[in-house]
Amino acid sequence: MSRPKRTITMPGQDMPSQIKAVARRQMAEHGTAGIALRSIARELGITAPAIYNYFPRLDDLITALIVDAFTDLAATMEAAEDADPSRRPAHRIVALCLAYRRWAVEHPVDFQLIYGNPIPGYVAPAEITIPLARRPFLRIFACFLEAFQAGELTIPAEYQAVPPGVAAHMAEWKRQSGIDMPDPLIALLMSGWARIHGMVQLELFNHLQPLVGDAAALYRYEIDALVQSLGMSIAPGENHA
Amino acid sequence: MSRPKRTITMPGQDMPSQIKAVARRQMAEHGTAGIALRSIARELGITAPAIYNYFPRLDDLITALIVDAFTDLAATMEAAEDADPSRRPAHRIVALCLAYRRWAVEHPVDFQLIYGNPIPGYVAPAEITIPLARRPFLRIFACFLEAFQAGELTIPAEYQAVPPGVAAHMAEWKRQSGIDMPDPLIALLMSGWARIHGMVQLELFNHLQPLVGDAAALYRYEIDALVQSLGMSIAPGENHA
DNA sequence: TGTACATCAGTGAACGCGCGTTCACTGATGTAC
DNA sequence: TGTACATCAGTGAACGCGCGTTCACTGATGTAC
Repeated sequence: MSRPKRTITMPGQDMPSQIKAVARRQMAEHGTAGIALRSIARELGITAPAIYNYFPRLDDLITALIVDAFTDLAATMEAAEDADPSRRPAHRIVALCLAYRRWAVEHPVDFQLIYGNPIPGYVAPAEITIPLARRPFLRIFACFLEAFQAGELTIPAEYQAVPPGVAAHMAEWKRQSGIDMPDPLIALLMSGWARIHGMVQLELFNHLQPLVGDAAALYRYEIDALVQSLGMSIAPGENHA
Repeated sequence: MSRPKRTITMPGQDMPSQIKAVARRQMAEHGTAGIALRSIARELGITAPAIYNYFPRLDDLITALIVDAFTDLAATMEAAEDADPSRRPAHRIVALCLAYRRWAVEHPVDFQLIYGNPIPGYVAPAEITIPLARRPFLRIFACFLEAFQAGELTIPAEYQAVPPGVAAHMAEWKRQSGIDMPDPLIALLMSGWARIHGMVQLELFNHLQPLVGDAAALYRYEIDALVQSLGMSIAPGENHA
């Protein structure tokens, strides 16, 4: 008859984690723009003002969710690369790309949160967000560079001529980050990222399935083609464990 | 002192067009999920129930906006292809791809509406949406097929082996649509779409700019590389007007 | 062991707001005779 | 030319709802002496 007066919190988790967990669940239902403090509080069995003890503003909660998402994506990709026994750059690149898609498919709302439509009125704090957004790709950068230096990766002829404006900007970036690599290699990375990102994006919103059915298989085929187009073999390595 | 009692409609436009125009403007401000009948009515100087005379439900307004967006994208791409004087498939493909990005950059919210996060609670009527979504790509299909049949397009070796599951689905699609073309060519189209879509998506949400600066130049470079990787030349044609 | 105090997560009421949808209605316009 | 009627875009009130944020507060817990 009477509503429960005390919270129905889960014992094993601290409050901020519980709040974020419920927020993620509700985003899945109402979209990334549909996060609402009152609704989260209701589901947790507490009142809305209680949440202000942990997240001073709604925006802070969103930022925390974005931080978690980028971190989880990066950790998933890194773990996938580390789990590859061959240690060959081509295989590690494939592992990283496959992990990118798998994470997106398993966490579609987190993917929308970090790569999809912006949340109206929310402004991400750049000093937090930009380094975070970079982390998932540092390993792919490293693989490309390693493969290139080992002579395993050949830059296709059609990617040799990086536009001057783009090259100028890359020079600035190289100076600031301390990472030095040929311009076409950086451009190739951007192109590769766009390819896997586009595939994932189209799959998530069901644009591929009507025509190809098995989007996972098409993705794998695309990754293999990408690696092969760089002159790298994806055949099982001889130093396989 | 007193609020205007009569509508402040624009004489040159019919009501549904005005409602859609205001809805588009407000989506730019509040996101695709932020369309609100009351807010639209307020801006038009009418009351909310008046909108029901034109759009029986909010969902019908959203559907109308989606129809307009797909139609406009397709028309823009078709016009760009038609405007190419050389009539060579490679040039027409470049024109279509450039138009895809240009439209997205000029209509970012419409692009989000048709290719971005779904609007929570809204379900698009499939019988309207699916044929519409196909139209922008029929011309690219035709260019690819024409180039292939003329021997101008070479399918790269790494794209030859289409996965069996995907091929099976494509067979069904070919049967239904009456369009017949080699499986690798269809897969190549999907791959190409993913590439340009990924680039546009990343540019729209500012993921490329920190590193490359001029996203438009990078896009042009990517399109040129794509066409060249198919063995097609993008040099000016001899039959140029 | 007992008392006084500080801490602080959470409450409940309130503020002012916007939302989609329904309903009976008004009042201008056009049409039939 | 004049009257009766139908049409229909738009009104205004109402329904019941949810929202973020503020504020003074309560009441359990831990700590200092």
